[in-house]
Amino acid sequence: MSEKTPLTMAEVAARAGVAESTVSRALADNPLVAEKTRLRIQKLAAELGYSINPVAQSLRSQKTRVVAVAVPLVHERSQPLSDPFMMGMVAQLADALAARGYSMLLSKVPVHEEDWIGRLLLPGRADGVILIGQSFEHASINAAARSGKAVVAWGAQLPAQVYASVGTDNRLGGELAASHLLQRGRRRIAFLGDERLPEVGQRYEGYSHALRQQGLIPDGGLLARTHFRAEDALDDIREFLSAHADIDGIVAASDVIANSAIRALAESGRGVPSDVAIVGYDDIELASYANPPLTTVRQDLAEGARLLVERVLSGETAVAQSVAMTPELIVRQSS
Amino acid sequence: MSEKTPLTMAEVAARAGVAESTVSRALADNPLVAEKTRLRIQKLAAELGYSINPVAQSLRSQKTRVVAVAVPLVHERSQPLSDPFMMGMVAQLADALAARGYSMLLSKVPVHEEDWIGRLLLPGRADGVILIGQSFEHASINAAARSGKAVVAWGAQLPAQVYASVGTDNRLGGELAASHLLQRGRRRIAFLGDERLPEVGQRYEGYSHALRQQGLIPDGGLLARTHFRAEDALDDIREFLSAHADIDGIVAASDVIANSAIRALAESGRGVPSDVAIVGYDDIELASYANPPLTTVRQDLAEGARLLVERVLSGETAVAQSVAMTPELIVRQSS
DNA sequence: TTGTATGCGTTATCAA
DNA sequence: TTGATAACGCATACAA
Repeated sequence: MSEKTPLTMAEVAARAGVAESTVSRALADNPLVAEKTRLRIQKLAAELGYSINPVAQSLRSQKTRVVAVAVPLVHERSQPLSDPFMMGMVAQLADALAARGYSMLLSKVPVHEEDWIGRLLLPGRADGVILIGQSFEHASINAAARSGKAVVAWGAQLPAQVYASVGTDNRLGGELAASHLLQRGRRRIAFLGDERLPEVGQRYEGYSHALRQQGLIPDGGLLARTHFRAEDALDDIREFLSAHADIDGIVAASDVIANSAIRALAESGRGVPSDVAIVGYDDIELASYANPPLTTVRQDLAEGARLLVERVLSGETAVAQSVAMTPELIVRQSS
Repeated sequence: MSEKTPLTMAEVAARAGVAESTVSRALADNPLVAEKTRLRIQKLAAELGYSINPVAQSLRSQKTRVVAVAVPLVHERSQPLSDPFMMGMVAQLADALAARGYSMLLSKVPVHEEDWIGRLLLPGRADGVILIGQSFEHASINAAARSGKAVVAWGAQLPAQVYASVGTDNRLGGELAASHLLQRGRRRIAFLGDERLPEVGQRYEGYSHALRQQGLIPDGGLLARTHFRAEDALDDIREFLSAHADIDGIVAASDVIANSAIRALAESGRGVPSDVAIVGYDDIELASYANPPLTTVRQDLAEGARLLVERVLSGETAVAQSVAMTPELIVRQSS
């Protein structure tokens, strides 16, 4: 209850009757210090409720034990931090970092600012950076990686990539989604998403590939560049649907987009999956409790977060460490 | 592209031909330093791409410019960090803190650990703590506040409270929800949520009050203690519905719960709102794109985040600074 | 108005 | 095996 002035290592040393350096070594489990002394000091520190001041430790060791998690924001209408997928990823990263004794510095970075990655890695800010998504910033991430920064990204592996990326095989994911709809007998299948984004582009490729496998020719007119935010996507989809009343299937670049599609279809009196079958992407929580529950392509975010953290902390951030996990089709009632 | 050794203030001082202290003052806009000198140094620092090492600054000033945002976790099945409401709040807090030049240290805290609040405020960790929700920890938050910690919480104002809380008027919110359903002619209205949690308890009071105003007697049997997680809630609600087939309205303690209710009702062949009208709580993004879109009680999280940050940074964290914002009923198609 | 000197709490180097 | 000391990069009291 009372305001106690914070303990310093010096005070612990005084109480223990040893030098400060001995306390430092004892608490770091340094084998130089005698087992007996070490245990005695650790016990005392615990009793006193002492713990090392992280700021002083960081200044001295030049390590922060902090990892910056950054969500690149291209502009107002891009996928915001509050996007369910982003948030799911943030939560998983928070867990994975905590498991290794690291803290998470969460920032939205306006990528139009110069050297936005470097700023996150200022000495004393963070030991590494995890980017959620490459957005349109492949070049600047590469530049940061070349200058020796510990940067990894969730996303696609791209041509001429220098940094490590962790993600799922988006091409396969797109193919799984489209093949599933084809098997369900759908033939006029639209793709909803901005294919200029690396991951979405690869999903679109997979989608196109699946169509061609069936002897169908992908129709560019069935590609709708929707925004990522639910409301914006809804507007985009309404417009698209009014111009393409004949579609019977949808591959969406995210579950959020898929859900907006369900809603737009409902507004226009079309049933899901009776009139139009839909496959989403991500398998966020929303997917399972959408109405109808969404068939979707699952990405294992917990594993992805673990791999990202492992790489950024070990410094193994070269492109060779990239991973493309295998996505999984989860069939529910929307198809 | 090349690995440049990080600049220090000493090097900037050398290049500027002044003492380190002058650089320090210039960058801090300290009026002691001549306008001309100040501008010259600031310009030089910008050109060199220098910025202050936060760790050293923190050690020296004993301020971290970090605020810990903590999500109390009671047990496995309590509202997790990935909960949409939690994440929405986290996103708003990230913005509000960034606007004041602060970073956010995000942690899930297992509240069964002793002195969990104190640990977050260790010297060098954070200058203050914002708790998202009081959970069942009212007493320990009070204890921390009494010992002079800068602690504020999102949530309800409770009896014998010492710390400042910011939230909405939950009693009014519950009343708005129930009154709305009553106006729609519903009479058998269930309440879904764990009323032992402070905020939910107050919403339940408001709900009960509204029923009594209409001459109805709140039926304890219509209170279902559901979990917060969508899947768990779904199980709870299925069970509840099978025992209470006659309800015609639902007030849910969160939009997530409301959405699970929509799903459970759909499974049992009941329509929303035709058979059962539903009102959610929070107005998370999910609410607007649920099927049908949810009528709900909106809490202004952006404003709430701003108020929380303002209080924790100014140190005005006494209970007198508590705020209960006015919630707003958003009518959509679920009622 | 600017410069000098000291210390924030820790860890690493060196000496004992 | 332990202790004394210097340094990490910055901000401030004090001197000039």
